[in-house]
Amino acid sequence: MMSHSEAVAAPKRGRPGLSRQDVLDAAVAAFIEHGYDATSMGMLSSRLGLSKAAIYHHFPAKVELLGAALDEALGGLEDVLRQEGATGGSPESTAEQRLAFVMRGAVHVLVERLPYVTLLLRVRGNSEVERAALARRREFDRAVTALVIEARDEGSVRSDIDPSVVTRLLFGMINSIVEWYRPEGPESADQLASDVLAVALEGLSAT
Amino acid sequence: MMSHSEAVAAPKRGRPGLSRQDVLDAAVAAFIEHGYDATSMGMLSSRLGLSKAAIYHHFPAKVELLGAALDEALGGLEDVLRQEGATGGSPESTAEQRLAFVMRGAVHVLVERLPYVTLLLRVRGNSEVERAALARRREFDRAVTALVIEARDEGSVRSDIDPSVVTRLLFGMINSIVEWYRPEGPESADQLASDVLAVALEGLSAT
DNA sequence: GTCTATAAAGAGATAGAC
DNA sequence: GTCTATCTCTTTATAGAC
Repeated sequence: MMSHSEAVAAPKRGRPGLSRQDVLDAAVAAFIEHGYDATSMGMLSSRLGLSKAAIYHHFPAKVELLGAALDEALGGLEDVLRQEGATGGSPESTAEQRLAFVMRGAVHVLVERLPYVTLLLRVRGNSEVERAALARRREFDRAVTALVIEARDEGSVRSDIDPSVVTRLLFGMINSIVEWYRPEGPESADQLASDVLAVALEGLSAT
Repeated sequence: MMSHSEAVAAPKRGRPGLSRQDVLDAAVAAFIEHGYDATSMGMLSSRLGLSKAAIYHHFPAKVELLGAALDEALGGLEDVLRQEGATGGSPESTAEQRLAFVMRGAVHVLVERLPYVTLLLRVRGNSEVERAALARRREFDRAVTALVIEARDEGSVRSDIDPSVVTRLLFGMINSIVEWYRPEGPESADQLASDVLAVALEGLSAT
């Protein structure tokens, strides 16, 4: 979980100093509220109770805050694809099972890293950092589409609709969770993941 | 469709002047690319080949450009709810039919007013104009949720998942279309609407 | 690790000529 | 209907003291 080898981690004792993580979390919250570009270093410094200059001690530039946040989100999603349930570790697994595993995993990442993924989903490619993030996201989508094609060839996913349209609608539904899900609400991540899988696979018509 | 009573409409003949609509369309395209806040009047003037000052002849403030665009999107969606297919004009109609009508109508509005709706879906409430738009959007959502509840009570929509979660997932799927649909592509709006209805109602599992 | 002060550029908007 | 010029405020980032 620690992205640096050197110990920049905990707030030094006896000092009012904020940790790198404190700064990042406040920045991500502000980026979500106002958008990355519309968030000024001045707004961040007010929220943190620090001067603007102090923020530059933790991150060398505004864009590095965005980069760190996007990396958190993308790392989580890419990890899902690397897990056994997604790669077909047990040779008996069907593509449908692997697809369901990835969907469920994506919902969990989305909920557990909600602010980071929220930010990721708003990126439009207006800087190098954003374009790099979009490229990684496209790679994730490509892998899921491949899984949908496998499941269709296997006969478990409907074949009357283009697999990439299916993938996009599927993840459109999953990704939209960031717009309304709040962890403190009544629904757990597991319950939410089950609801999403049920609606996506069986539809919302009564059986 | 015309929001002013006086004729500010067509580009005056014999003048290089751009119409209000030309300016709005360029602005909306820029807002989508870079985000509203990150789009400067200078960027707009470059794209239009006009000076910054000239833009203020067409719109008195930057925020009015946003307001006009959001109104286009919201008006389209609200119109769907007012049509007979949505209100249950023929007394024989079921809630399921009315819900399907609204879904299909929403997809059409989304495709036909793609840039405006795209902008609407990115609004976060950071100004009075944005908060007013969000309020109208919430009212639309409320009406659809009511329709989902009716359909559930009627027995046509599954009752094991909370109606507002169903509505959110449903419109999460529909709204995500703005992220990838391009009118010049192979799929017509009608075909797209049918695909969305099929996936949403029947799910993506093979029957 | 945080501060004040400041530099240099760009923002939204207006005045007034043509 | 569009221009140039300008006002005032805010932006990201840096320098250097403590």
